[in-house]
Amino acid sequence: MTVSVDILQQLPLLKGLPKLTLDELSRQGEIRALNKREVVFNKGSAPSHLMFLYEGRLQGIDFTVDGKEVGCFFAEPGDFFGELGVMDGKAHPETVIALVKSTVVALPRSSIRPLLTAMPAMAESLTLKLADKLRQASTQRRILGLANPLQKVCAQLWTMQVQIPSRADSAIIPMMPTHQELAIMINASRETVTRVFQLLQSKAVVQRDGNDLLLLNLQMLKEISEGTKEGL
Amino acid sequence: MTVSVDILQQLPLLKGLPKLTLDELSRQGEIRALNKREVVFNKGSAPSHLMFLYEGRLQGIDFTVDGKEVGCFFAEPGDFFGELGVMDGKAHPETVIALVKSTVVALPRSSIRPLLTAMPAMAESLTLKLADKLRQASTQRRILGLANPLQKVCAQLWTMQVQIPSRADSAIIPMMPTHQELAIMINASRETVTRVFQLLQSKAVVQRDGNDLLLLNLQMLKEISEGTKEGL
DNA sequence: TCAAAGATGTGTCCACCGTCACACATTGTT
DNA sequence: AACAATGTGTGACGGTGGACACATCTTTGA
Repeated sequence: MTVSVDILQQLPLLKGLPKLTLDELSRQGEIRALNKREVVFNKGSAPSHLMFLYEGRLQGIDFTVDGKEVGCFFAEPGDFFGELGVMDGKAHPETVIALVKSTVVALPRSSIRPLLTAMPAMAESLTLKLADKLRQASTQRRILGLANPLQKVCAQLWTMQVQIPSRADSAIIPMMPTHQELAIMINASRETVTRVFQLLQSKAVVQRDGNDLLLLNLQMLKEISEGTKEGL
Repeated sequence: MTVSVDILQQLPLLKGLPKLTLDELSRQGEIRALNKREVVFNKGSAPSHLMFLYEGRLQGIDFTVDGKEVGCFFAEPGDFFGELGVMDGKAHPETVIALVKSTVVALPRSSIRPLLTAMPAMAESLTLKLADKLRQASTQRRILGLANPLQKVCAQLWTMQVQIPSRADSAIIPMMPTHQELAIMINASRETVTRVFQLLQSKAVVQRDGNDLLLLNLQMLKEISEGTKEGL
């Protein structure tokens, strides 16, 4: 029922808070260990805490009324989440689960909520985070509007790439999601994604490497996602 | 090159600002009249001002790389927009155009940006607005994941309904968008939307009324959007 | 070490929706 | 009133991706 101040200080959002406030939060905070696949909170539940991922990896999932999964985002260590509910007091819009064994820190809404707008530094972090999420949503919406799955997959991979210093024309996607997960993100079927991957691999555009995916030909990836590169 | 303090005070976001600050903003602000279909700012342009809609109606539009329109939101008088770019300094993610003759107020980013996080009341409004936009994006994403266009249209109409006091089982959608616009929102073709409307009208679920759309049977609308109500 | 669970690969089938084409209706402009 | 511009209605057609079924391949956990 307590989180060490030391841990709180490692969370970017809380950087620069006065010692006294940290002490207070430390007393009210909780730390929670999660096994793989365990649910952090469910869609529709009341937002009682602002959560921080301390270690591990989380995934947010949304569902349509008839139970189909749609969309999802990932959280990395240091990220906070569940902030939507904390801000507006409405139910969480998505379910969050642990992809691997993880540790999260939870601060009660009643304690943290007033600080979020009262402390300019926190307001700054928070709005930038929300702005970033909105831009991601916009990008995702654009991908969903693409005509064929080949384009969608390439556009999605493009957004997930991480630059690699050594070579300019290649990149990497660490912790590559499964075909099924990718399919959910771009609103396609698992089989279709698999087929697209077969094609991309045969053209040496991408290549699996354990948990990662190597993007061997960024140029072509971009061209395909933009609908240039005909006849494939 | 000046906006009256009187007008600024009518904008919800600026409520409660000190007289001195309002005077300052008043001097630096600009007011701009727009004709129907005129562009307020283009996607990709640098965010120089935070904008407020004073009167009229605006629409935000996004495009895929190959020029297809996707997604769009509407702004009503009193709303501010262009806040994403103002916050993170990156280019505007979408184009905003006037649907009808409109008037907007523009405050330079350099003046308003510091206030947005420094003044708790403004930070509050801003984050709530961003949170609301994120929830809308989430809802929209869910709609896009639905199986068939009939469901999509009904779900979309459901989100646009405005309660009407008189009758409980009906509602209204004022300023109903065209089939084409609706089609863009739900990622379908114009013809498909037209056909769905024919069906809904024949079943007396909806009914046109000039610029508005009457939702005669909310119950059924909901059932269809949820995939219940088979055999249609 | 070996099963069980999970992820990926591939073929077949066909409903469905996008596209095209054009008629008709409505609105706004001179 | 005449016309253009915009929005809506409808048929025909063909490609495409989703659904299903099953065969590997890989990872996980006891």
